[in-house]
Amino acid sequence: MLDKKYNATEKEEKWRNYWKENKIYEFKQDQREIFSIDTPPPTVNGKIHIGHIFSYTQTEMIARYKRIRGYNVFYPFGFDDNGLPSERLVEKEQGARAHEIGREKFNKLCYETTDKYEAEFQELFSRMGVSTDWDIHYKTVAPSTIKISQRSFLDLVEKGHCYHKESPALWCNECLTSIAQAELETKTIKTTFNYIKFTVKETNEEFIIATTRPELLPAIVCVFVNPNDEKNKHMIGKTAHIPVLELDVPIMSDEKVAMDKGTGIVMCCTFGDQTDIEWWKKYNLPLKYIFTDDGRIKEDIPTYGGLKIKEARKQIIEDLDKGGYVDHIEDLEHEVQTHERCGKEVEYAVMNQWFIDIMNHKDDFLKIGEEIKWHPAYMHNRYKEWVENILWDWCISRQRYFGVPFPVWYCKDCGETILAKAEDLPVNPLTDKPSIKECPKCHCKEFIPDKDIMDTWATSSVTPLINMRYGEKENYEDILKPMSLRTNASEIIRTWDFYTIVKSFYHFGQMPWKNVMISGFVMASKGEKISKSKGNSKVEPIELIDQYSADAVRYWAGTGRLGTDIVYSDETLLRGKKLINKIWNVSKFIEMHLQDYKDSDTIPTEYLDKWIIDKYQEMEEQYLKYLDEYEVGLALNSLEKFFWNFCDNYIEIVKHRLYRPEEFGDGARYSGQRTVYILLYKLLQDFSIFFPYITEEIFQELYHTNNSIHTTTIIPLEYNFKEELKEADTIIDIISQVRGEKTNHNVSLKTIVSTLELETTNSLKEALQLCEKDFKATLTIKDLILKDSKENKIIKVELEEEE
RNA sequence: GGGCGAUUAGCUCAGUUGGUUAGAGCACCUGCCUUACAAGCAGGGGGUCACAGGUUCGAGUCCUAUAUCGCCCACCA
Repeated sequence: MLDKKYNATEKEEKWRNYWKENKIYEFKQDQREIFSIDTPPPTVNGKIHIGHIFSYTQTEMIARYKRIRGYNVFYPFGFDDNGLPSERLVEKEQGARAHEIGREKFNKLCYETTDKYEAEFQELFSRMGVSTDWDIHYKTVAPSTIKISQRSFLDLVEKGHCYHKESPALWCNECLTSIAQAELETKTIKTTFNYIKFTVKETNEEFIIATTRPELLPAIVCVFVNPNDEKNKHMIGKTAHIPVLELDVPIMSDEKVAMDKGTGIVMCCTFGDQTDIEWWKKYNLPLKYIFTDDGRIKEDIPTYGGLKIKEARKQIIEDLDKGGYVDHIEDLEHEVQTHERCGKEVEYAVMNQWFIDIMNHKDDFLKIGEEIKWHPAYMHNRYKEWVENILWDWCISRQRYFGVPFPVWYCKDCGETILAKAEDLPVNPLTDKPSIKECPKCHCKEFIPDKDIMDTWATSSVTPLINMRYGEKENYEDILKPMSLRTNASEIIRTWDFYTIVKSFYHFGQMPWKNVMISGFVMASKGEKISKSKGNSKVEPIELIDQYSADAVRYWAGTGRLGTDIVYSDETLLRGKKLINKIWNVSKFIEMHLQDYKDSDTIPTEYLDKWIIDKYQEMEEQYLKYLDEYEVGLALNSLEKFFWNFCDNYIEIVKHRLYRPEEFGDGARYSGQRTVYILLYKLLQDFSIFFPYITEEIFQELYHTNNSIHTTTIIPLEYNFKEELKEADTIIDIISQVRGEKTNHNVSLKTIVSTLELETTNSLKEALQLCEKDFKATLTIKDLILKDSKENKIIKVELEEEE
């Protein structure tokens, strides 16, 4: 028998262990069709917050849904412990920078720290009831993963989609690494717009250039004006003289110069921004690179060498001002590109790096974007817009320590690139040697290892390859090309989704997955996103589970529409808790009345039994439709609505029959038993994707089975009662109105109705005769008088006086 | 500045091809200890559907403009 009260903490632990011991979620290949899910490996950088719980749980519900619809679900979990986030975590915990700790010791600390957090993550996700097969989980820095990342890299190099080149790259002088366009974050800062006086050397004419970055004056390589600029075009072809630094540079023209910005005259430096790089390439301008890697002016620059960038800015302004070269200074608020990991403004550096070709295949990436089904559909626009506007190839070199190394050496003499052999992977060029003894070009016997590691996304973008064990002897390549579903939030469409598509296209010429499901964000309150920097995530997932139960937290995570932000709310959790409690109580009630129930395939005979079954079938159709569209929240909404109707209306009706067979007859009672037996079974299955714990407890107890509910399959009901039920809703409405009458008279609902007089149509009269006993018992009616009419109407409700 | 989305009751949210009187939970008010459940049951009050126009017999729903919020991008002259 079910306990009087449901103890969530105890039962959830019990079933978690049961699922684990009985390998309920184990992936084994069999006859069933496979549904595979590529779920985001969470970044191991400290804490799982409520936002993770929200999106992972929604994905998890889809896994459960597909499983209970009869699919063989392939749902592995991963941890992204690779790269900068892990390094930052270790640096924070150690209170020291990576280079101070030393490469070897630092890497060891990274492994230890990420292991520690991953164990915590796994515990938390397990408690949430995540039905992944933990035996196939992966880490992005495990040797097996490194092997696959390196194999992917070598394949791309071989196919000519990945190249090594000296090129300007975005550089973070805080993290001391190059970064990708996708890692940028814009920030609004206050700065000054400095109007500086230059002169035309040939004519001594004065002109003004406005700049926010005067420290770049030593890096100036030319000055541009628009060829259509009537005011300034006479200067084209002459020479500009830069004050204080006493440099001369040519004045050139380019259409891209905006005549209405600043003074319409632009200085081109190597490099201040992207346009500088474009012009540098387009006009073959000289390179004057003036910054050091750690954000200072190079020593060989006179006067300003050694200063930090911002110090130099101040100093140059002072010096210009002294010479009378500053026309005026305006305050300005503008947006700058910063590195999303540390928030510092980025610079450009010129160095040898590995790039993956993006620009030559944009059309292919767009085409794949069209082929994939996005849920919700409008999320496709995000992808499309990003791909259309991307300007650079993808730089995957990072000058960091913890991550996937490039399986590459360079010949010491001629610089020839030596790639590792596929069979030698995984390779660490710092400790391993190339398989060849000498350079095939110059016969030099010394090699320099590539010290860089790969961009985090270079590794994350191979999650489908990790899942299919790409290139391994035993693999799932045939069943996971493509995978069924990728899930993530909208902010990483441009990184994770895009780069995964890039890789899949280059390796296999096809989409990595058929569907993408995009979840919304969790807001702290309306219009305020939860973010680590704000520290406004008021609630800890583990505390919520303790307080409300995992099933209730899942209820919260399962509400709302796909792709739509939701606000964290205690009320929603409480609502979930009440719903769960109601499921428990009604199950207890049903259990009580099924003690003597013998199963059969009889069709329920009673009118109102047919009514509730029909209502269920209507709901089930919706429920399945929503879940087929990945709309978890809408499915839950329909289910919940039906369930309360089932409890508050149907159970109130059927209870009399169940309690008093002597009055209603065994046949009528059996029809009721059969109805609740069928519907509770169905409801438990439907609820099981949201509430895996309590449904398991009730299912195994009530249906006397040792099988998990999570291994059953939903088979839609195929009764067809609709034609018989035309007046059923009217009857339920009358019941509701008569109850209302009782309440309005401030009496208990069990108060006897001495007379109920109704005007009825023939059709309602017939229907009422079919369920007369139920109807009278539900409302405790002594005398029911029906009068023929063309309309249905309540004429009189007479209540018996209470003692 | 551009793209996408949101704006519905005091709060959190539904409202899927335009169609009676706009729904739910929480909160509030009134009853009811009813042989599953008081964490419940039956009722009630509360909404110019952000704002302004338009299309239509009919608009929360479609179109245009505005405002606010969120995500993404552009903007260092």
